[in-house]
Amino acid sequence: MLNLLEMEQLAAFAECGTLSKAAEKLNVSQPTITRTMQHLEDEFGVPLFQRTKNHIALNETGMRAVEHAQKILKAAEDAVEDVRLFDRSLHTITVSSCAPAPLWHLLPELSDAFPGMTMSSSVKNNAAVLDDLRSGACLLAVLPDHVLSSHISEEDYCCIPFMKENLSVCVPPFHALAEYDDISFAELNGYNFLLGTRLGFWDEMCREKMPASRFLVQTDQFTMEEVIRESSLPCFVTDAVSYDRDIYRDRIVIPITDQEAKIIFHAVFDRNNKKYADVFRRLFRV
Amino acid sequence: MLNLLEMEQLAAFAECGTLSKAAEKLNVSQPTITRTMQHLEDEFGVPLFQRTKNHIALNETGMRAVEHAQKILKAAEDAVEDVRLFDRSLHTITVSSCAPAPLWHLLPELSDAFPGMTMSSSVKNNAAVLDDLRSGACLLAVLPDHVLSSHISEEDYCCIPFMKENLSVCVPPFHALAEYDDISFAELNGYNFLLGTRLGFWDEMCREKMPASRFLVQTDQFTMEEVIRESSLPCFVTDAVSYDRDIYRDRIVIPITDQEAKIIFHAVFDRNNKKYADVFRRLFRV
DNA sequence: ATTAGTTACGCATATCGTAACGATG
DNA sequence: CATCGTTACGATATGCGTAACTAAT
Repeated sequence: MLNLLEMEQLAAFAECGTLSKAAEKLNVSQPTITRTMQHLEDEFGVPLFQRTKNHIALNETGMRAVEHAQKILKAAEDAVEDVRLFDRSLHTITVSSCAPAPLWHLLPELSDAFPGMTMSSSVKNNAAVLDDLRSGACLLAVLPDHVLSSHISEEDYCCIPFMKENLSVCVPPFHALAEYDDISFAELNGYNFLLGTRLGFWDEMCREKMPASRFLVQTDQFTMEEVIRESSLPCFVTDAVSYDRDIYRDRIVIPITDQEAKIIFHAVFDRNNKKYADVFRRLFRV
Repeated sequence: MLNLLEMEQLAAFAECGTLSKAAEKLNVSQPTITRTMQHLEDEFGVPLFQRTKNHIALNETGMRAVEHAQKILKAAEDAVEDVRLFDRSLHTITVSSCAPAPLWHLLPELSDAFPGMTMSSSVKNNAAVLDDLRSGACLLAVLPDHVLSSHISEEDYCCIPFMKENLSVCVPPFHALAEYDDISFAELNGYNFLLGTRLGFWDEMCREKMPASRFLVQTDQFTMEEVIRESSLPCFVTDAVSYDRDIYRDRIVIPITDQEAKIIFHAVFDRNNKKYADVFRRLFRV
């Protein structure tokens, strides 16, 4: 029977052109390669090389054998890779969320519900979350109400509302906006805002609703908080974070009136997933 | 690195269900299989089995690994098979002919032209010969003139006429047909004939041209000759065999007048075959 | 008591590297 | 004479089978 180590040496020889180079590449002695090539000819039962006294090269048949060797080696590598990933998937709950806040609730609950399993979560925009759900890249998706009806079939997927989040702007008392009791995106459009990163669909929505505004993106949380404290630039908060935190103490929170600022997050998962559908249903108390 | 022998043992275990059965199947001791399964788990780096004290079974990951193992094993087997066939093809001139007679001329000439190579020839009906030519199953095809124009593109294939064969019927002197100087298929239609086997397109043609006739097929050459000698049943001969052979000495040969009985055989081969096209052209003196 | 799987031990063989050799440009 | 491939030889490692052990039915 063929031998993957020998296949590898054959492929290396094809790549390097001489036995010595191949030996060096694979950190074995050169006679080892000689022997392997002889053995391979035995295995295949046909000549694979053109030999002269001090030269050896693949013949036409040999090249054909090399192609097979490469294919088989790749299959073997892929097999290990795939089996490892599969094993990992058996011990991992993957969640793709359109916003960060739902994960703060969800991940601890999932950890309790699936003791011993790894949680793997990511925050993406709605389209990317939908892709993950459809491709199976995530077991559980978190999506806002307004994308469900248009993009998710109730037949295939179970959608359970489990959390609300309402967006507000947050300004210092002396700011021009501070006098509003509530406000709309239309009225906010044109102001510039501080904005965090990894906000999922919020990022996209803000840019759509306030196209005239500029968003001053802060990638570092500490920097963000310092700038909020020390500047009068408006920023966003939601009721998913505590308003009374230190940094917001001196600011005024103004709810946004648009429907799009009042999000109901849904947990979405494959109805037919035998392993998880029931547990998810129980988890969300339905 | 994975090992094909171990893959084979894994596949055998999957098939047999117990280590002992797998060991028996592969003619190795049972501890060998135990060790291999342990080693495989090391290789993959993840658990592949559910073990109790005296039972072992594949887990979900293990089944996945088995699928890969089977795929890889098949690829390895196919590789050897393919490389051997390829090597053989390098040393074999394959000819598919629509009739036996052209081969009598062709094969000796090819043997001379390609010393050291093996000749592999077969006689098939026209459609099968065309298939062989198109699929590359033969390097050289022998086909009658009338199929060329309709089925062969001059752009891709080189067609060279190299031999004629004319069909006659052959009857004893006292037979009803013996008075004809020549004769047509229409006139022959309804008579029953002795017929050999492996006649290529001749067989098909006879049955088409003389649908009312019955053909008494003789698979054995010796039997055929005895029946010709001892019966008055008509049979066929062509000018490619010597009429004056012993068995025909007492019979009368009547040429068939139809155009379809006067065949011009063409050698047909791939114009773009770098290795053989030129030699074939020279061989047929074009 | 039989069947299944794992572990331990010792031997046979396979495999590798070093060294010596032969050929070529 | 430097490079490349092959052959020979000895050390080591690998892999196998036998046998002994444990657990379960």
